[in-house]
Amino acid sequence: MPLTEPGSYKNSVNLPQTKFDMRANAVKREPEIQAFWNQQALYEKLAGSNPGEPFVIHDGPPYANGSLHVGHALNKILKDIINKYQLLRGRKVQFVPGWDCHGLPIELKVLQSLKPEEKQALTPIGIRKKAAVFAADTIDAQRESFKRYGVWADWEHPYVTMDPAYEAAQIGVFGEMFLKGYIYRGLKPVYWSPSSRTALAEAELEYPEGHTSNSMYAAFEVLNLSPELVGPFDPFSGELGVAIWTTTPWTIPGNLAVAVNADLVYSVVEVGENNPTRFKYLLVAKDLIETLAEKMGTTLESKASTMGKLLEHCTYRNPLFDRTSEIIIGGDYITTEAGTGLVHTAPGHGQEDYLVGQRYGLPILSPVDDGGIMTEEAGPFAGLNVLKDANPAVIAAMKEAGSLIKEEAYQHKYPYDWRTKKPVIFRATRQWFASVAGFRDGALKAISEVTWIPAQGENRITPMVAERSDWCISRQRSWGLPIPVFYNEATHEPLIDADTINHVQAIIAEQGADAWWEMSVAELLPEKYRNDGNSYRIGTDTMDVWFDSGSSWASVVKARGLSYPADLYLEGSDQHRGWFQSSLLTSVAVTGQAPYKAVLTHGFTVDENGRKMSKSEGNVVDPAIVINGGKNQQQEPGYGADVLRLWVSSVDYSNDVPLGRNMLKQLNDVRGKIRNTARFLLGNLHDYNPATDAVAYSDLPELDRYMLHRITEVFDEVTDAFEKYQFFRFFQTIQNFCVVDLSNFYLDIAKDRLYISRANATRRRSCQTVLAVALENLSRAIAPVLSHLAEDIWQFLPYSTGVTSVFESGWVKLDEQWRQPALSDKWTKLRDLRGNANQVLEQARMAKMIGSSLESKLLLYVEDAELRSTLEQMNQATGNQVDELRYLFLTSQVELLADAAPLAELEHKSETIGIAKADGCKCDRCWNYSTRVGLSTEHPLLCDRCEEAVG
RNA sequence: UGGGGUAUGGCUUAGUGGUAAAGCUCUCGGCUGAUAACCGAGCGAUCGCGGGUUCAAUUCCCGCUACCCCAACCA
Repeated sequence: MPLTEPGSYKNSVNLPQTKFDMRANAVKREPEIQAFWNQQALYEKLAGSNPGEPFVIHDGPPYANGSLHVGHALNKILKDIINKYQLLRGRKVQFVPGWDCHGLPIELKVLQSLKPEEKQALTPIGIRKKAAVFAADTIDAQRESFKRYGVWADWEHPYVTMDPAYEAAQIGVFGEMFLKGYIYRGLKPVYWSPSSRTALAEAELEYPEGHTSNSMYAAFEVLNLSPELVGPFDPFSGELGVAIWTTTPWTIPGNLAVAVNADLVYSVVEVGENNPTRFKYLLVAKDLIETLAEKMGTTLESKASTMGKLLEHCTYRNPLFDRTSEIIIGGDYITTEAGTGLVHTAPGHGQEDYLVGQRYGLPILSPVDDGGIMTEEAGPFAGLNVLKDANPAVIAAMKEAGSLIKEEAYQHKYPYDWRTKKPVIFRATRQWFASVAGFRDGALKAISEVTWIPAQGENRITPMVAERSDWCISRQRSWGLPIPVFYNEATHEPLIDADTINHVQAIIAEQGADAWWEMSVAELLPEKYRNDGNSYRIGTDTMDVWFDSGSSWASVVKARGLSYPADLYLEGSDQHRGWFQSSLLTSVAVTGQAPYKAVLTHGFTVDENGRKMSKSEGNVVDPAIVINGGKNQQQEPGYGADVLRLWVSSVDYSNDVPLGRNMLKQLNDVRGKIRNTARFLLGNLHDYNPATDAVAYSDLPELDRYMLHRITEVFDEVTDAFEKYQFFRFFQTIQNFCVVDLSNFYLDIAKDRLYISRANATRRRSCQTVLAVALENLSRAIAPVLSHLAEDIWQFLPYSTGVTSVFESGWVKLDEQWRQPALSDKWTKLRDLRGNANQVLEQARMAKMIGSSLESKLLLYVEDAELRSTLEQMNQATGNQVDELRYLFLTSQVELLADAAPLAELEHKSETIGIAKADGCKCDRCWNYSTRVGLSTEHPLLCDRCEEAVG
């Protein structure tokens, strides 16, 4: 019974079969895949049993405060991509995630949550208990977020800086530094935050726009001139004042000198009308006379001049305190860019002032208390707040003394406490310091031995370390690791040595740092000091949190037996001044080497317009919403972690990394394209078993061998991209491979082979052989980035691979014999020709002459003899049913022309290609046109090819 | 204020001293045996702005602008 009903042969075609879903359905599917990984304990298994060397990225600890933002996601996903790549390459990856727990922000949050009366009753230990709970809760929440990103790590055993073992190791780092003489106690001006009542590190400051200071020009009466100037300046005696300028009038009580630049020229000027001061003459830098006259609204007539160095040892009187001080020589920091060229110097309130004061043996006067209130030493100003009423009071007093020249609002950058957002002051207090000077050379040498990626990182951190001053490591807060020091009650001398440190370290190792506040002094002291006739109290300072995280190379990398130095530190570029530096300094101080072999940095996330993300701009992207979707699922669909991860791979993170809705949508499309390509491959392998059906390389058609060559090119490129941490190259290459090489070219051609041939035909099996290679390697290659998709694909492979997870399958597998550059040359030409043919086919299609390209016959004239010969070989009646022009062009017939003349008669054509209607009728099964359709009595609707395949 | 970095079509990335490349997006068309998929074609960039060097500059030099990061003792 002949089949004459069109469509009857649909069931005889080998269509793709797979249960692998076209849609990612990531919100639901990803957690299932993660559960599978957990259940298989894959990370633990591979980290333990992989054959290669250990590989350690040492995690920079995020602060256990608040929820994760997209910057956290960028950082941790980058680490995970590298770790997974190394796992696939067979390395024993050991990734211990960390959290930074101590510090003011958490302490403030705890305090803010309390009622006033509760605050009153709170002891240090009370704050600590609450802060620890807060940090632990935050860690739990952040850990769940990181896990949802698909990040692999030893999540059950993270490092947390409040862990007793961590704290004890940190005490060990401190102790070794102390015993090497790198830790000292000093009275120095430090950044002091009255609002937090603590000293701050440079890394804890910010310089917001728009700070306005109440600046003041003032004059101090000159008393005695230096010997060199007695003669020349005598005429001005008794009527001369030195003009100074300050943006912080409240520091006048601390004034102990006026500094000049030895190499500048200074002039005595006579003040004209409207003189606001009681001085007829003022001393000012020559270059600033005009500026000052303008500000004063008067004339200043130069009467005499001198070099700055001759001014040294002139004396003047502080008008507010009746104190006599000297003019001294400062340094190059004194310029004529602003002010008067004579610098008010208060060694207790400024870094330069302190240094120059040391040279002249000046005392350190800092009549300000912890809260920023003037002390008794400030005489009439006692009780005033330096950031509020002290400035106007000083200015008023100066005015009354006839010393005020001018008061002026001055806008400049001024340091603020980055947590309380309040201004800080410079104030001398007793603090503990790490002497960077003691190991600076070693640090610089260590820096030069580290691999910095990108290389500019070295240029960045080198001057920071070369120029930084000693590191103030003490803080006057409760939530931190104590500085393990005792003070003699009678003499106030500190007590600290190897014995006290070891004793305290042992206690903390067992009971945690709370013991410092909970145990008696006697218990905390080692035996030999308990009854030595003195009585001691504990120090209440805690350590700078940068010392906490900076010690992690010891408390984590070394303590857990990971490879030290670590293979890689990977953080945002801001950490050049933060963690990279604090880790380096402590490590060099103790061990003499850097804690890392390489440092990789990434930029900051910005929005799609390149602007910084900020809540007030409303351009913040929340990673949780990217994954699970927002309230409005239309506008903010849940893309899953893979799209977030794909984003990380797609951008050049050495720069700013943009992210926004539009990008996410496009990235989702890319993920979809990769997924669907994989789905097609899976579907067409449903009846394929590589063990029995694979075709030997030597038996493969040339097209397939070309494709295998192309696969070596693609995956070489991808491998190189991972090796060089240039993941955007992976992204571009994989996308291009899926779209251009597979979908548009090889797979489009493959359909005829896969669907139409007999199931076991060589032209079908050879194609499947290539598909399986492509699919398995695609899964491996995307696994570090699109981890969930890769695993999803692997689980749907229709044949046994011998491993349960893609992550156990190793990195991409390429056979050396596949590399055939000559094939690439030839097939690149053929693909170009195919592109030309498509353009002409499109002409015919637009004109409605054809719909499907199979409705046409392609006429082709090629001038190039070599190529023409190639094409002739590919257009024989006895071809291998693969390397044939009709299949390359997806037309039913191809006719090679001896010359271009016949093309002239055709309606749709180019110089060398023309389109005609295909000969014969459409075969109901393969949809190709053929003159053989209708010749079979049994299958009148089929062409000869299909008749054979069906029969 | 100083230092560093970046600036190529709507998006992400290539690239070169000689009239700019890929993928995605978008538009139009086809297919209906990858179908909320697939195929084809097309639109689309004065390579941030202004100078200079050169026969020729997106690519080299200078200046400017914008954005990002860092630094800073402006007493």
